[in-house]
Amino acid sequence: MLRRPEGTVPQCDTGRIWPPCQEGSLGSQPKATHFSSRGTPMRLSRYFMPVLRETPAEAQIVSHRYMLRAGMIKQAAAGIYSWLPLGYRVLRNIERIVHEEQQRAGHIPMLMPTLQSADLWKESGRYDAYGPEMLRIKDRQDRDMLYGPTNEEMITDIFRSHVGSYKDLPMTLYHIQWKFRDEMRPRFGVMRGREFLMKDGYNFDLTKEDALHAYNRHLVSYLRSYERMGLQAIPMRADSGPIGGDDTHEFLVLADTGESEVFYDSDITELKFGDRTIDYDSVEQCQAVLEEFTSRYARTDETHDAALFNEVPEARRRVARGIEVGQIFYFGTKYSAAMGATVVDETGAKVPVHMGSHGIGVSRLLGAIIEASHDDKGIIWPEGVTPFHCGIVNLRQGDTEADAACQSLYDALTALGLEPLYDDRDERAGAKFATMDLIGLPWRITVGPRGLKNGVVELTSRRTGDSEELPPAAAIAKIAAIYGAIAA
RNA sequence: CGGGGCGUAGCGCAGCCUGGUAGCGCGACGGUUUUGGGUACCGUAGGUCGUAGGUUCGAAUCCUAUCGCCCCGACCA
Repeated sequence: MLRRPEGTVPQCDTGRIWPPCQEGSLGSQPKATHFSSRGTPMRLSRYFMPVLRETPAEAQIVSHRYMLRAGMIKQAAAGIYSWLPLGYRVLRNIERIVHEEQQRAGHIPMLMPTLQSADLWKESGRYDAYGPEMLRIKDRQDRDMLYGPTNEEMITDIFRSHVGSYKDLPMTLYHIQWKFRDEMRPRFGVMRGREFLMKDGYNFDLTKEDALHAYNRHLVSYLRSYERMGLQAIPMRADSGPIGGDDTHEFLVLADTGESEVFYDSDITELKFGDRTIDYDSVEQCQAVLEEFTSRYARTDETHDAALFNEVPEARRRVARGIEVGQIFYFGTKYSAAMGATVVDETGAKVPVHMGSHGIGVSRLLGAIIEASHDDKGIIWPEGVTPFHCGIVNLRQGDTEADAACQSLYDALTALGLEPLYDDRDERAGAKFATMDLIGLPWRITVGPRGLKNGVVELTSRRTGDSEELPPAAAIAKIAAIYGAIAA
C-alpha cells in the first residue's frame, strides 16, 4: 500500500546489512508488515526516550542541544556517541534512503570492516601521509592495525583480487560503515564526531569517460537522496584534500552554524530535482543533470575565486555558511596504479582502472537536518526521515472514550503500515505537547473528551502549527495520503 | 597541537577566595490536587564533591600530579 511500488527500487538490502538485528526482532512487538525496514509503532509509556527539560552544558549548537534533549544520543567519549532508540530510528531512516537511492543508481551494497591491517595503507603510501587523524592500534601480535577513516585501499585490494577483465566493468561498490578520524577537536555533537557513520562508494571503470559518468551518476543519486531527506544540498566545487583527485564536488546544506564559508549564485537555490525520472545508464541524462546543477557559481572558501564570483550579478551573489554532507571525487588511476588494480582491455593490454570515491556523512546528516529544520520549541523532522510518522496525544489518559479513540487510531495507522508514537503517559497536556514539539514529529493527532463529544480529533502540522478538527477516519486518511505521496 | 575554562545528585547550578564533614532548582519516586500548552502542595530517595598523593586536629575548599570534558584558534566528512 504505502510501500514503494514493486520494481521502482529493485530488491533493496536495507537493514539486513547494518545493523545485524532489527529493532523489535525479539518477538515482543506486533509483527511489522509493510514498513518492516523502518521500525515499529510505539507507546511512549513502553519506550525509552529520556528527554531532558534542561539543556546540557556541553551542547553549543541547536542540533546538538535538541539531540541531547530529545534523548536521541548520549556521549560516550569526546566525539563518540551512543544512539538511543529515537536517534537510532532517524539514523536508520537516513541510512535506508541512502541504500535505496544507491541501489536505484545500480550501485552494489557490501560491507567492509572497521578495523584494517596497516599493510594496504603502507602499500598505497597513505599510512604515513594520513597523519595523527588515523587511529593506529597494535594487536596482541604487535601487528599494525588501524580503525579505518576510509576504505579506498581495501576496496582496491578486493577489486584487484577478483576482477581482471574489462568485461566486468563498470562496477560501483559501496558500503555504509562506521569510520573513525581522530579529530583534534571534535565538536557540535554528531556533526563533527570522531566516530561517524558514512556511506562510501567506489566506482571502477575502464576509461576516464566511463568514470566521469559514474561521477555524474553519483551526483544525481545524491541530489535525490538529500531531497528525500527534506534537505537542499548544493553541489559546490571543492578541494580534493587527502583523498586526492581532479574532479570533486562537495554537497553543502546552508545553515548559519555551518563550518565552511560558501559563495554562490542565488539562482542555484531555485533548482529542484523533484520527482523526475532518470535513466542512470544514460550518459546524456546524467550529464545534463550535472550541468544543470553545477553551471552556476557555487564554491567553498577553499576554491573560491573572487574574480569569477564577481561575474555573478551582484543581486544574486550570496555569501553564507554551509554544512558539508557529502562529497564526490574522480581520482583516475591514483590508487589503481599504486596498488596494481588493473584489467585486461579489448586489445589484451593490462590497464589500471579509473576510479572515484563518493561519500555521504550519514550520522552527520542528523545534525544537518536539525540545523536546517527546527524552531525554538524543538526539532521539525521532514517526513522522509522522521522517527515516527505521527504522534498521538491523549489529553485525558484514563478517560474511557479518549483511551479507546487513541487506541483505535493507533491500530488503524499501524494497520496501514505507518508508525505512530502514542503518548499514553499519565501526564498533563502541556507536558505531552512540549515533548511532541521537542522530538519534532511532523504530524500530531490530539485526542480529548471535548473534541470526541463532537466526533472530532485535531490534526496539527508541526512545521506550520496549523490545526484542523476532523473525524478520526479523516485524520488517518490525510496522514496516509501524505506518506503515500512520499513513498510513491 | 597552542590558548582559555570546567569537573559537586539524572540535568542545570551554588558552596571554594576567608578549611569545620554538602545545598538549591528542575527531574525521579509516593501521595493529594489538578487536567485542552511543562499545575500546585506534602513527603521520599539519591552525592566517598573526577582520581591519586600532600599540607592540616580537620580538605569540596589550600598544594602537586593525573584523567576527563567544554570553548577559541589551526585542521577535517
